[in-house]
Amino acid sequence: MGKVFLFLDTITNKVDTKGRVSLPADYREIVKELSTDIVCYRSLTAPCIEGCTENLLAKLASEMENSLDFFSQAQDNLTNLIFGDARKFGFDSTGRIVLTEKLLKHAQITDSAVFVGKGRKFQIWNPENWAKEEARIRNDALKNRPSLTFAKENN
Amino acid sequence: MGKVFLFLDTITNKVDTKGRVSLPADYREIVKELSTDIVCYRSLTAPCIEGCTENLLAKLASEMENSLDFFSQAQDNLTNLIFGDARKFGFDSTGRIVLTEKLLKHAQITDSAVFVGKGRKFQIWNPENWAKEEARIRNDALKNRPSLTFAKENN
DNA sequence: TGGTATAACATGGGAAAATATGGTAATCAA
DNA sequence: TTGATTACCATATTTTCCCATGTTATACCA
Repeated sequence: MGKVFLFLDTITNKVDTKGRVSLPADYREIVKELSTDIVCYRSLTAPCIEGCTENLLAKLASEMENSLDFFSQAQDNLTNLIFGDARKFGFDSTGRIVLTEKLLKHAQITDSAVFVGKGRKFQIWNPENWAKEEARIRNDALKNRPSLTFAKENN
Repeated sequence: MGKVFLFLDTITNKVDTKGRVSLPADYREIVKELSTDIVCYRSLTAPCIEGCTENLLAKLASEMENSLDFFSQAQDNLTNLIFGDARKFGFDSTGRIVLTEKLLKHAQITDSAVFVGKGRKFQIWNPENWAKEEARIRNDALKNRPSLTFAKENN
């Protein structure tokens, strides 16, 4: 198997008045190795920002082209939702990206942001919101261990 | 994987009295990198302008040649409509295209236009119309999360 | 093991470049 | 010539880039 790239760990960084925040060094390493870019968009299901590589999004675009026809309504809605919200975020020589007002507002982020690894994707949270979310997830996991295990191995 | 080209994000630009509007810089970058042109036509299904690269239309034309039975007669008619309606739009040194009266009228655009990325394609909307459309799509997505989730995780 | 040197990283601020947009001049067709 | 279209210039704003500094993590040596 080739080299493995996963967004891991949970890292808190400061957000300055320009919306700038350091992308964790490990994440930058993935971007460089894969010669891709980071893409971020508003999570559909949670008050957080979601990110992945542009490669992953391109893969999604290709699959949608192959599985749905050129004029389908379903494809129309999906592409608007996903690609219309997503945006590339290149980082400068010091490793920072500039988050947009739209994203910051959706995640209720002001002066501090938490990066949470999710494997192929990652999320960016307001610290307080993440603390609550993590507690909730851990609690659920204890109650539903079988289904959680199944879901985690299934990819 | 080679370099990736996707129309992303949602960007609002002004339209002046001549119909001039700046093509978002990221979109121009795609055109330059692929040495192609932007093609626009009236959307068949929504009150908006639809755009893509000339390359993509060429691909569509090729697919029709190579797999005649792949496309139904109905879709064949639709592609005729698109090719008949589509026109190339080159941008000037400052990055602006000039939208035609026909397109502007179809999309009810007057002094402001919203570019919405759709991956291989993009759309141009009247701002108010787009706000409504986006709300509708997001609402639908939340109701139909299973199919959306499947598409997003399926790679 | 403890301490120090070194490197990597995060962060604040300002300079430089890119972008959007209004206006004017040149070009072309009728 | 006249109206329309296209190309070009000017400027304000936004975004990006780069330098400087403080902080944290890592490596090295006594």
